[in-house]
Amino acid sequence: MTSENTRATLVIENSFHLQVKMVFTRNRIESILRQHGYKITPQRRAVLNAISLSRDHLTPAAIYEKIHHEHPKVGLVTVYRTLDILADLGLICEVHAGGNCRSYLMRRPSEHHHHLICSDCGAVEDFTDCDLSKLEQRLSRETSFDIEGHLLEFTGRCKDCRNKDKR
Amino acid sequence: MTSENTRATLVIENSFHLQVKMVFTRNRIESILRQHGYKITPQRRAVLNAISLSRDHLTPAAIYEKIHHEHPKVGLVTVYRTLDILADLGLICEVHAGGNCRSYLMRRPSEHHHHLICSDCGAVEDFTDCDLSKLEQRLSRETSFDIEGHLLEFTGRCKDCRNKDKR
DNA sequence: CTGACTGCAAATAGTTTGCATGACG
DNA sequence: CGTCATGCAAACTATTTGCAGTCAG
Repeated sequence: MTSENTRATLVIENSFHLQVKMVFTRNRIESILRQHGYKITPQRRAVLNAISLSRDHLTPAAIYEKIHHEHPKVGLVTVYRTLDILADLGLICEVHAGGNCRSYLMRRPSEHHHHLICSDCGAVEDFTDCDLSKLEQRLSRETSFDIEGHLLEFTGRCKDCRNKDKR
Repeated sequence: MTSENTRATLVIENSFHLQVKMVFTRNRIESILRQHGYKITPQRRAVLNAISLSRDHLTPAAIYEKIHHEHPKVGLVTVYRTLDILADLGLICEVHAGGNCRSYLMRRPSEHHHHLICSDCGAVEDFTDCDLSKLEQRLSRETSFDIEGHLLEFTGRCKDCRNKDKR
């Protein structure tokens, strides 16, 4: 938790050109929170910690679970409230997993990015380069929409789950 | 309701190359339901009718509202159950509107398609040609994922809402 | 110190389920 | 006619809110 605290750069394994990096160190995040008038509490630290250490998307409930082992006093409500704040500040983002559409939450990569979601085990990988600019321009022209952003997700089955089947 | 019933092709206005068509006439849909052993009831007709006549995405509650005027006896539960069936058969699909991630439902266009969602008024336009095959191949290669499908949504502000601002 | 934060409990919203009645085919 | 569908009420799950006590700054 001490050396962890200085750097939160993660690189997803099993990917060659795909990397996820949290530009924000935890210190940076705390600084951003402070700048916006939010206080740094143990609870918020715990939530941040849980999210930044996980490479999977997490539901509020899952985050609560994780935290509860170490900090039994943190309530689910606080997790929700913290996630709200972090999302407002753009420090985390949501994953729209298919099907039941519950909103999952994930650590925030450095920049614009997308997800590859395993429909079987729910594993998530990220990628950043999507180059939709041409499509975006065309649609913008054709629909008179002022396009601000996009959501792109691929679904499929990850290596592990495919291997599982073969057995 | 009589002439309506034979053809349910809709073309979204204000779009040039973008068209949405329901290939399925209501009769066809009813036939598909029957084929799968489902019965055609007035309630299911009402739900289908509401969805096919609306060009917007609708929440289960919204559909219930619409129907309730004409058929006060249709319950919300039935709407949910009907939507489940229609989604299972692939006759309708979900829209993952940004933000609160409530699952909205929409009439099913003829084929694979995507959404352009106005972040202001919630208007939805569809488009079909996205050509992500190259990206998909690359990702597939790089991640060993067996990619099955994708979700692509653009968000922005529609013509009307942009004009609203100018005033 | 003091306003922001927290935990609890209760309220809300959205969706699902159990069951007796009703109606499609 | 038998089976599937419906409506109601109640159960559930996910999330939000009110409030009094607590704590970071």
